Amino acid sequence: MMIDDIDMVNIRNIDLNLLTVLDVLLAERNVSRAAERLNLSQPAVSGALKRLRGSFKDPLFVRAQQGMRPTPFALGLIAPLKSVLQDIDTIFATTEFDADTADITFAVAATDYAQTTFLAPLMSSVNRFAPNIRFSVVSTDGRRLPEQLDRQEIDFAVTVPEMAPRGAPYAELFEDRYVCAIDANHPLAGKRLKLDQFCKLDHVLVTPSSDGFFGPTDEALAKLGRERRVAVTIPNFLSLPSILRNSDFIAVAPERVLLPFAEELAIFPAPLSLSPVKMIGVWHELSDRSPAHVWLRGRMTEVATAMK
DNA sequence: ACGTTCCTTAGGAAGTAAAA
DNA sequence: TTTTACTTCCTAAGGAACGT
Repeated sequence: MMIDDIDMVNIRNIDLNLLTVLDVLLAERNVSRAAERLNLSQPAVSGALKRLRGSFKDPLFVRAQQGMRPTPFALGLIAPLKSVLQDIDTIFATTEFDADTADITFAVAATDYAQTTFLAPLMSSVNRFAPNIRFSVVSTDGRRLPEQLDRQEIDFAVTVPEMAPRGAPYAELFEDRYVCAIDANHPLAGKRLKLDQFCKLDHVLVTPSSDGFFGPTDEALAKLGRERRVAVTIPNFLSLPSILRNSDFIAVAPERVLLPFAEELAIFPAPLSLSPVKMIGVWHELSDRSPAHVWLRGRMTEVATAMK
């Protein structure tokens, strides 16, 4: 066996394809059949075997009556070879994303507003493409958000730009405008509400953080030198329709969260100009290139586009 | 003796990496 | 950027082992 005329190959430069060839050769014990399985010509596999012989400094196979007989050294390589090829498969499996089989959980921080308006259609879309993906949704606290992202406790958050940690990658998702809602049977329902009347009513304010009775509406009013009385603050939108129903309360809230209740509530524009709510998706820089995240962000963009 | 099977070698094409 | 060297593939042909 001519193995001494082959340049010694630096083991670090070994072509990993050679290991695949060796693996198939050990299984087939026949160069022609191995070539067929590898989609190579028979001489190509013969050449690969020659290079393997040079790398291992062992004949690896000797010709036998039927095909090739592995040397004891080659037989000893079977187990470690299987193991290392398995590891290589794993490495590549985790760097690719296959929606059909992906079995992962995304942890998402979102307010109930973001949950009903955006996460609901997103989950339905994701579930169609990737039935094994799960979502773990947690409520957001703006103050904890940077820390949660940093510790990878959450994969992304759906929130307003003000809450996003500085420098974190994000994508604009959708906008919503503020409208007023009042009980459909209220005397002022359906009327064009004047600012004076608006300020005299008792207001319900939805604010995730219990930091007082001051929200964006109060800010806008203050700029006009006006103010209103916030009678109730609640931490989420779930109970808002119930509170407004059969009461004299009024609320200013994003339109998308109110529209499902258009029968019981009168929904109309606010008598003052309010900047719209901008919702964004935020994630950590470390996740930026993760194939699963990239895939999910693709679905997020689709859902957001459909909402426009 | 001859055909079949199957591995090796020879020589050229194509692609890539290093050197000029 | 061009030239050179190297690698690995291919097809074609050679050769050993074996059965008829």
